[in-house]
Amino acid sequence: MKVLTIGQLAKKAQVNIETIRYYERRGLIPEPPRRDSGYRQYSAEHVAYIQFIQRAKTLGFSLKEISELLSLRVNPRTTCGDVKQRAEAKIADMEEKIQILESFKAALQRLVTACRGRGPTSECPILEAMNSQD
Amino acid sequence: MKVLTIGQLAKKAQVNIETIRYYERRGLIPEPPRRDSGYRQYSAEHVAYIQFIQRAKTLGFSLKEISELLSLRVNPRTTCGDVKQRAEAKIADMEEKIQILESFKAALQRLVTACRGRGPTSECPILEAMNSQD
DNA sequence: ATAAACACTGTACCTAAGTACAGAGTCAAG
DNA sequence: CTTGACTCTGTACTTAGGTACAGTGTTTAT
Repeated sequence: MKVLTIGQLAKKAQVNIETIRYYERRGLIPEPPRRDSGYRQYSAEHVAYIQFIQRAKTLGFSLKEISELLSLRVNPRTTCGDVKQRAEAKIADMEEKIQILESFKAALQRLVTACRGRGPTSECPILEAMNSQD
Repeated sequence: MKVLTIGQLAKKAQVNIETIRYYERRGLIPEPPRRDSGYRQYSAEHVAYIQFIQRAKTLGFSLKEISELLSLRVNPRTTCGDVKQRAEAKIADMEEKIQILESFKAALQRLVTACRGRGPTSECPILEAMNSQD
């Protein structure tokens, strides 16, 4: 398995080198092994970590929440029931976000449709479209 | 239509008073009328604005993006085609977010299912679950 | 075997999005 | 008609999430 320097990882995952070291400090990604010189040695797994973090960020999760997501696992220190409960809470969070996104999307679609219409639309069609739904 | 003071609006929309003034300064919400004393007079519409902003924030939209969403409308200054194009771009954004959320959710669901399993799960089941999908 | 390109640590700086006063004026309940 | 709770503006502070050096050591391509 090929190893990557921090610079190569940064390029692959499209982030700043400093961001990687920052995530490491925050405990978001596992500390990679080092060579004798102290240089970090990353693997493909780390690319996946960084990409996961970036995606989760675009969805509005904070680094703290992302860290919780990443640490969800069944191991000798956590009971299965506990993990299950936390995971289900996260699933519920995500479902709520999906719901809101769907309603925003529907509002925008109504706006696009209304576009074929004549004159100017109201003060704030998005808000109006939102209200006409929930 | 009942008017609200800034304090009442803050309570209804569950935000800090300063946040409301901040949004006004940023041009995210329309400037409300004032009484002679200078006190702001809000209406129900403003509650909707604030709530929209809060929801959009939880979905990872920046205030700049939210401002773009709020200003999407057909009026004498914008051509219909322009609005349509911008709205469709936003719809695509939202669809992408929904996709990612669905994949995260599926990963968590696989974790919950695996929970009925025996021993400890792997280093990072979420990542693994993500990879086993895309 | 040496220069250019990297990496290391530590500390300082930056941006977005608030949040908190200070000092002064306003409202409303008793 | 006053007093406690609000509100106003303006400016300063805070927190999260990076980003940028400075000074020093390491690789690697020639």
